[in-house]
Amino acid sequence: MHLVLRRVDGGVLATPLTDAGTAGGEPIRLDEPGLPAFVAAHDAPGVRWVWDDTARWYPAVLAAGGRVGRCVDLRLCRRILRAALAARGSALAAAPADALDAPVAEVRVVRPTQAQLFDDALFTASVPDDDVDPVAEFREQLAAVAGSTAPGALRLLTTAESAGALVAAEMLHAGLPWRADVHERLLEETLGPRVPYGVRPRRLEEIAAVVRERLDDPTLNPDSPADVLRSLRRAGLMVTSTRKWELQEIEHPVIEPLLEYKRLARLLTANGWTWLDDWVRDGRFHPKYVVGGVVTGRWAADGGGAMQLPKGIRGAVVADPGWKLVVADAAQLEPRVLAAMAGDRAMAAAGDGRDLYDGVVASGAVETRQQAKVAMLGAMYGATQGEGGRLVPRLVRAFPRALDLVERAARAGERGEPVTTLLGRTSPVPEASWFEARNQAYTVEGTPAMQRAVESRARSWGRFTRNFVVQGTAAEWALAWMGSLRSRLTARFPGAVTDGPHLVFFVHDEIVVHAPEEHAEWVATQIREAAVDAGRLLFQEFPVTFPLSVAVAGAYSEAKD
DNA sequence: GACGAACGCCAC
DNA sequence: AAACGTGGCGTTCGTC
Repeated sequence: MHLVLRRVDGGVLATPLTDAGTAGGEPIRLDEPGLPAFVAAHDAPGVRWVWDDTARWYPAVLAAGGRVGRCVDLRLCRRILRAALAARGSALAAAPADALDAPVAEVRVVRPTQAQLFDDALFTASVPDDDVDPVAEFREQLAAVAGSTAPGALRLLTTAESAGALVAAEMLHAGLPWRADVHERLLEETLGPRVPYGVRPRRLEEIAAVVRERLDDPTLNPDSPADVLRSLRRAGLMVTSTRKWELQEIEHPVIEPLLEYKRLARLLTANGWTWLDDWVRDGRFHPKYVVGGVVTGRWAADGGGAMQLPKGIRGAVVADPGWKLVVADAAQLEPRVLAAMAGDRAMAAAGDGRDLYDGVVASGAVETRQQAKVAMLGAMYGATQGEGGRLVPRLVRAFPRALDLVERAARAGERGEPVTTLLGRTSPVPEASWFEARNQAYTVEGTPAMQRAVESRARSWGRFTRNFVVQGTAAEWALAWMGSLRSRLTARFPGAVTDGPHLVFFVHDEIVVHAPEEHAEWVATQIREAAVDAGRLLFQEFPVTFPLSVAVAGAYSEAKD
């Protein structure tokens, strides 16, 4: 049973459809303010809410203390299906672009004034009618999946993506527990007392003075890379940039204070007082997750830099009194995913019940764990030089099936062909100029320089497609992991999201659940079982394991990497 | 003054 | 940890 929601004539129309997409009853009209109550009355295990965009419908339900079990996010599913190689013959793929293909309308987070809080009309009047008919769109999507060459995989992918949309909305709603006082203490201890924006904090000023003195450059602006580079070269240092790794190679009294300056300046600009003012309210950091925001299907975050939360400030992420954070991350997720999707039993066995890189060493392919890691990352990223480049051939001998999979993905990309993840998310192809340049380079007008440039671009695109299949399938595993966990948590705690254990953070292969202390161990078990679910959902009985490190902690920083 | 490229660092 | 994938974001600096 589906309930399709659409905004029309200043209200909401809910159209019941059967699972096959045929009419399932009389459409129901309701007012926008009545939506949360309607959802609460009609949500049930067999019900799937169909809407154009989870971010446009679900927040109001959550704000009212409600939630839904399942949904279809038409915008996200449309994007997947229109691009999918497996559904390329569908009417959906051939349809002209419409409002659902446009970038998501800017969702402005406006803090209402006290007066506006009591003015219901302000909210109801501001919601425009929907341009797209969601019933027709949903039917086209059903047909695209059913008529595809991989209906099972696409059904799983679109279901997982939609579940991800619910998780993202719920995490935005709940927020990540954030102790501003802890954060402020860290800033004061590191930078000195708070200063207004634009003023250099005391500690930074002191280090800047040391840097200027040691370079004998009293007017140096340490925040200007160009200025610093000029000054370093004037001091006789042979550097080409002011990057950290390059400076680290150099012996000079200025290097240590300069690196310290850069470290503190980064803290100030990225996660200083301004960040705290902008992003933390009422003890919560509310990052907006963008489901499928990365071309591979990974999530992105919009604002606040949630996906790059520096390790150094995770001490400010503290569970509420009586609550705990359950922090879990999947160990060596991408190589395990690669082993499974390639059906490489030797590589899967290397990771069975242990650190996968240790297993690679045990296989005799390389000598040290560090080598195993460098070689594996090199294989997935397309390393050709350095240690990675040298070690990859050893993996080819030890794990030919897995390495063949990424190699074939790279070759396809170099030819300009799309590649797909396990569940069928399909990579984009290069833009027209890529093909034009390639064709031109091999005509009579082509020069060796043009050919070199074209081949370089081809290899670059091959590295992208090589990584796409692994990173994208790992993202699918993570979606399945979170989806299963969400089901498990809601089954036992069906009330408002924040009343029971709930997801508060996600970064590619890591999740954090905020849970009442007495349920934390139960949650840890659910997270582990959800990982098993995800492995089965994607790879059935293939003998691959997805071990997690799971910690129950008071603060995020207490969980070991 | 607005805008965007370049730079550099953070995360996975 | 160089190059070898995916991103976000803040600052500086040049151009219009």
